[in-house]
Amino acid sequence: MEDRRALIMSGVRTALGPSSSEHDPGRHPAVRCQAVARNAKSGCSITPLSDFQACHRRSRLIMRLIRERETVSTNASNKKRRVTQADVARRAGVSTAVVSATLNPNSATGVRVSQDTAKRVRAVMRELGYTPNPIAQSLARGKRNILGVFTYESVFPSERGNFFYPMLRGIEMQVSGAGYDLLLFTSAQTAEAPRQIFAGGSNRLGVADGAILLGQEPDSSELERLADEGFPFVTVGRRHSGRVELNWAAAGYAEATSEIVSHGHELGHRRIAYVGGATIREQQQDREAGFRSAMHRLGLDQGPDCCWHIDPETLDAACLESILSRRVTLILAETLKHAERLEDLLRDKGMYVPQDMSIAVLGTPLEDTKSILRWTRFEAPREEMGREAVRLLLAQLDGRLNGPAQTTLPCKFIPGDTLRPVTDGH
Amino acid sequence: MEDRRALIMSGVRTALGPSSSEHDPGRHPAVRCQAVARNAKSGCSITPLSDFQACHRRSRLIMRLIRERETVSTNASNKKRRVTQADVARRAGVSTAVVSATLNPNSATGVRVSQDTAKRVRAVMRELGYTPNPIAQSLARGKRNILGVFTYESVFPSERGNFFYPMLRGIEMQVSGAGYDLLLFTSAQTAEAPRQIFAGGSNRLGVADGAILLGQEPDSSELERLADEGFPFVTVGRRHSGRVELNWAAAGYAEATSEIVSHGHELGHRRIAYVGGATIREQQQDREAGFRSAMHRLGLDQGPDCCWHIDPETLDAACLESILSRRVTLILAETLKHAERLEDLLRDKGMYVPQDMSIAVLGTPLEDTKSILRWTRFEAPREEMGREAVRLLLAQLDGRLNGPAQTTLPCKFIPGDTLRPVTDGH
DNA sequence: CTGAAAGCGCTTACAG
DNA sequence: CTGAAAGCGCTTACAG
Repeated sequence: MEDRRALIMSGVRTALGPSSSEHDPGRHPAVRCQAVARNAKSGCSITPLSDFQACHRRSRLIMRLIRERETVSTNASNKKRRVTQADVARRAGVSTAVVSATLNPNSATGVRVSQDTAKRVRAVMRELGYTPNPIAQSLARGKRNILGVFTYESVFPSERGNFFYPMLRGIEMQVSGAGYDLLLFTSAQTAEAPRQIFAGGSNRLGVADGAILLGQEPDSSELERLADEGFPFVTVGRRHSGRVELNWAAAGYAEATSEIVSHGHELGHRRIAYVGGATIREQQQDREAGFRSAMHRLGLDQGPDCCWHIDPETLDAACLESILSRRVTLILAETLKHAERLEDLLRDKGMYVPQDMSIAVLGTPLEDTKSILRWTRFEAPREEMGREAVRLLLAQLDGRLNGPAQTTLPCKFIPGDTLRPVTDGH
Repeated sequence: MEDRRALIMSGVRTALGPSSSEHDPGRHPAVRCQAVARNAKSGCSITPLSDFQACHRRSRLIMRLIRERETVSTNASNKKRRVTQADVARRAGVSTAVVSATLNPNSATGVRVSQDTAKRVRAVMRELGYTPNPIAQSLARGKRNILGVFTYESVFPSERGNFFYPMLRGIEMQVSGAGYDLLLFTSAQTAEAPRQIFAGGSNRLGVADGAILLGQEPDSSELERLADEGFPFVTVGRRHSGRVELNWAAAGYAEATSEIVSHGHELGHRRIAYVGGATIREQQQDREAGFRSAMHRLGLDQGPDCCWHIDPETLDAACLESILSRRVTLILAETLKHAERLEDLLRDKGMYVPQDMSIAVLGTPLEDTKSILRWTRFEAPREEMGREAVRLLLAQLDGRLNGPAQTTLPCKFIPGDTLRPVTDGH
């Protein structure tokens, strides 16, 4: 015992012992034919095989005969060939239809199997170690019971903290029990480049009944092509295409931003600025639209140039000056990075958050769990978005849904400490 | 624009617009037959169809004829039926073999397709929107290009901090580029009970070419049954079966524990205790074996009862007394919880870590990232274990590996602050 | 209740 | 270089 352990301990890489398992990679007729030929030569010929290599026509019959012999004579010692339904049927003295019906008693087929027969069939299945081939089932049924999850970036990107994690968790929660497995398309990876759905012409997504797409696509035309194919899919996050209607489960960034503006208004803020990144996708559009519509509703319109589009790294003192020159008292920062950058710049001028300036963040990062805590902000319902995406996809697959399905889920407001009331005049 | 946005904002659940996509769930002959019948009645009959419903024999031929008509006449307007290789072949005026060869130019088949033909075929594929059915490819090839990932618990368990995350990350890293997708078996979930591989007789793992198993199985007989079937799989973490040889990529808990004992010895510790949980699996066995073998090697043997097996919740003052009565100066705690519990009990006696007692933890939890920092400990190479498991599995699938493959990977020692030198006599 | 057979949509030797 | 056909391992109407 001690020795055995020591052996395992010492070797960093050990491959020991004789082969005990053998995988059957599904050989093809000709391959099998050769195996049979060898077999036949080694003594168990059941028909003249002198010119076996040439008798292409006859080989199939011979194969069948030999296969039947094999099934009877060598029980489980010859593990080369996969045990099929036909083997079970033969041995149980029934047709494959009965075996299939035993396996799927609830199927709508007319076949009813008697208790006794079913028992016998099940016994043979155990005896032969039969397991149905799910791939063949999928092909025959036209249904795979697989839901795809596609991400353009890595599914498990960083060391800790994964943007997709909450969504994946929601997806798993909702899909679990619905009888679907989850396929992550890792094969679509092309070296360093972002993944593509239609890499090399063939769409791997097709292994799944439908798919959920996470993360931002570099090229929105892929979504349109996917929709054109009639492949059912749902994106997590709103996506827009001028050409096709897309399905999504999104966060209500517009409403949430609107709400923060209202909140600021109640606290006395009248001059409010929006500072977002240079990249503008659906998400950013929604935030800004929510901002503008709330400003309009509250009669706080300040013309078109109350919104700044600039990445945090580029945000400089000049930029801050232009904001301050408008006598702004509340800044809505798209990201924590924007907020922190603004705070740094303000500090350089001797101004502090929230005493001299209120700032709210329009989201909650997943990575920086500590720094975000003090900020007034909202949080997207990431887990619920994953769940809802699954719901929409399953509804589509069930035929419960005809048109495009688009769900907007409310974000959660988190008061934080960086949005303070202002007295008139400030 | 503003209005449109407002519409999206207001509705929490909106399903709008007409149906634009249609999924073909692979209908069966009879179903299709009915659709065809309807079609035929609506004007495009090409053969007397008065008693169509009854002509079971004839229907198949008719179907074929109508189908061919469809393919020619209605281009893409009738999206009901999936575009197949046969459709492409027909329209391009070639055989399906040529289409297949165009798709797989590198296959070892004798078929060579001329440049021109290939071009024409590809054009037709685009025109018809053809995408190969990966399920059918899998069945025909006998290879799925899917690696399964099975966990007995949820793959994405807790809100934040996921025990499996680093392993999944390693798995994705290694599998990416190898041309495999990753299938998470979420369907195996049975309500609240732990998942089972052989739930309901059929083994869903079979959709994959092979699988990686994560987490502790409640029932080790499932592993043996899986091995009996000849299904290729690798566990992350050492697993032992008396009956079959298993494949695993494990952490070197024995070596790491051994190393900590040696380290303690160098710092002057002579009386060392091991405190582990009541549950003893391979992991715990390895730690304890490493402890015992190091103690033996260093001539520190203290008889059989220098190891305590007790869960942290049950660990009480009496237990601590029995440890202290042996004049122990260093305790190896299996988990952080053990260590913290011991520290609490020591504090009750006015003793402090590490001044009055050194403690090392035999692992690093993933959840409690802050509290663990000060402890002397080691860390399992979780990510590398995932990668190695994939390597072993792929090697098996390639046939590069015959026997069972067992890899032990070294843990990383982290000095921390809770293991201090002792002067003689202490 | 059961058998024979077609079909799911591909791939692949084999014969031209 | 290409076509006709078998096979992968199932499911499912249909005829007994």
